[in-house]
Amino acid sequence: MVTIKKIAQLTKVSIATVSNVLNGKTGAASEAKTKEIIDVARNLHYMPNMLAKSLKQQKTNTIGIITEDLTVFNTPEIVDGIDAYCEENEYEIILANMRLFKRYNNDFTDTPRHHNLLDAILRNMSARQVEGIVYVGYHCREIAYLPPQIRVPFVYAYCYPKKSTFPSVMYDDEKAAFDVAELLIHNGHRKIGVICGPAVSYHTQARLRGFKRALEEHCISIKPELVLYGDWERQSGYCLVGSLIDLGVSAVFSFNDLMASGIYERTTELGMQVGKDISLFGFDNRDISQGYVPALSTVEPPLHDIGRKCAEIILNQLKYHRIQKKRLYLPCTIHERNSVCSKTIKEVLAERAK
Amino acid sequence: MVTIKKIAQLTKVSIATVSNVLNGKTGAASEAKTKEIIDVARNLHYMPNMLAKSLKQQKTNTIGIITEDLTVFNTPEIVDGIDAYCEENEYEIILANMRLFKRYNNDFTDTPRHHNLLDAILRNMSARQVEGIVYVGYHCREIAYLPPQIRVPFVYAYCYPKKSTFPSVMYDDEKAAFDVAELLIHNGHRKIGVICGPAVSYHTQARLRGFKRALEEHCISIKPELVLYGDWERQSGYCLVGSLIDLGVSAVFSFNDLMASGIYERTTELGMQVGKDISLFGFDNRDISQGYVPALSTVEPPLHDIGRKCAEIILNQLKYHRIQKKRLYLPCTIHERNSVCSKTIKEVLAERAK
DNA sequence: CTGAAAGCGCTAACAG
DNA sequence: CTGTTAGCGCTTTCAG
Repeated sequence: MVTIKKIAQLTKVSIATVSNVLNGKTGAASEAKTKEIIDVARNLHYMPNMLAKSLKQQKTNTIGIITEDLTVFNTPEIVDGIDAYCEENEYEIILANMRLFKRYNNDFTDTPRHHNLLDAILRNMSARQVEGIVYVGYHCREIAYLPPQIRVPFVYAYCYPKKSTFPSVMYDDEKAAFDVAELLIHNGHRKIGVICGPAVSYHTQARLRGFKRALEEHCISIKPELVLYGDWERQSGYCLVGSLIDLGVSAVFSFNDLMASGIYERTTELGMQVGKDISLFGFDNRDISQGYVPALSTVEPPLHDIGRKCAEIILNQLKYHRIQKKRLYLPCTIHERNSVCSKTIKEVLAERAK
Repeated sequence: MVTIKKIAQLTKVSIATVSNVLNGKTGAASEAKTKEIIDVARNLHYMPNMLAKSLKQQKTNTIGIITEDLTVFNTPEIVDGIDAYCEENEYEIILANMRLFKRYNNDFTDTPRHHNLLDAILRNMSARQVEGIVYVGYHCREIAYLPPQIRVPFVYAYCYPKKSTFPSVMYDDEKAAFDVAELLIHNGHRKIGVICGPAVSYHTQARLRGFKRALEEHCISIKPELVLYGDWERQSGYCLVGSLIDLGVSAVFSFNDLMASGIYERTTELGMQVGKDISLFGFDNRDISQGYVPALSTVEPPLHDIGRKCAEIILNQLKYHRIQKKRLYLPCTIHERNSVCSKTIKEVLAERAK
């Protein structure tokens, strides 16, 4: 390994001078010496040792990312956003993946094992002197367990802490659902079915709030029987949509694209065409939502921006001591494709009667 | 920050003793002192500084992962595999994401910008004293640009270097395609259409090789007009399948699930049902392949295992100096679902004639 | 303009 | 059993 010491020997100056020259301090050495030092360093492929530098300067330019599960579809894009912001600001990233799905078969939320695992990761990152930590949840929910005696900026992405001692960045489920509902209403739909996720889910609750508010603002009464609860899986869309159709809805808002795919299947079986006989809206903008026939209108969560924002919060706190502890809600993007038709319920029923 | 120095002062021993005790060296101090030191350390939440430790020991227990694009669907699972293996062996991960797609709009392969970016990342990782590096491509292809003067184990995942100076881990495209073809043949199919990716693609070539070999082994002639070249996108499946149908194929092997989704669309338009009137096989096992109607039979690449294997190669070299420079091909898993029917071409044609 | 010296937090050889 | 010492590679006063 080539160090400044060796370069100092070769160029017959002190290590201090080499250090100064290599760090671009002007006037650290005569022009000739400066050139010589730089040349020798280049020829020997000198590479500064960040460990030593960081140790000395008490600064690592590194933040840690803890992902609950990197293989869950939304996580990579969030990590990508964090990474992008960090790169622009010359920060490095250490990654720790909890692999909660594979590890605990999706049955883990706030168990002792989860806590222990998290504690171990936290200790590790702390030992590696990260300057901040982003915790990336795999779905929005309240996290009861707070990191104990954390001494660096900590921010939650895609989930939020019980007490708002730490900031968190999510997206605006409520607003997105409100917008979808309005869009459906503007297209003439009055009887709109909803297939939610589980009732306990944060997403379900927030989206339902937005959805109901839109109906209220348009003086449309909300029928409880039109609000059904699935489990986010394809199958539940398939099973549940039938009763909505029986009740005569002209549009269905599925709270994710996966359940929407089940709806495509069921409607096809029933001889109905999405986008013609029934309108459909999804959520998530999964990469295949464009591949359905017809392409599914859906909501794209601002995953990349969530990541960027988290990194920004950390770095702001680090650089400018600008502290913020609030929950942030970033806006979603709505993609209108071909799964929504503008038909009133009357027209639909009339056609169905034929 | 609490250091061993402070603990040494408080417990009135030397830092060496504290270090020994905290590292579990038996007989480093009397039982009483040992207990006292451990207690004090715990109470003050002492956390060893890995920078100092690594600097001293010339060992970081860290490997670097360079991803071409973390948001491309197969990458996270590979990273997950690397991470899993590293965690089991107490190694940490530094992540650098090149973001090639977003950055260069997918027009970047082996450009000078790509090289410069890679060089910068490599220098950085080297400065951070990583002990090995995994380079994760976003699709299998030959990488012409080799990392210059790399001094640590380096392995390619999901791509391979021009000269085999470095090991690489991929999956066995050829074998997978062979198996799919055999499966189709066993189900009575004799006239099988293929929708490949671009002809220059490694995947296309390898899969085509496997496919043709299977047909040859079963003495089925290969008609060039049944082999069409798409561009991996949905649209090309949609556009190309028509001519295969016109030529009377009873099954189509689409070289990815995305193009298969276009085939679903087109066949539906033509009043044909996948899995009944025509058989279909995909590739990739994208998360939505189960969501098609009927569910798509497809090939799952061993992404997680590729990641694990890469980490294993690195750590083996590190620990046991077990060096290997070969290209490794891991086996894929075939998922038989409902998009394949067992019908001979005669039966299909007979039905179509009706 | 240049260098000596101290020290970041830790480990490890060696001496007592 | 315990402590002294040297030093990992680097930065940073401070003195010449």
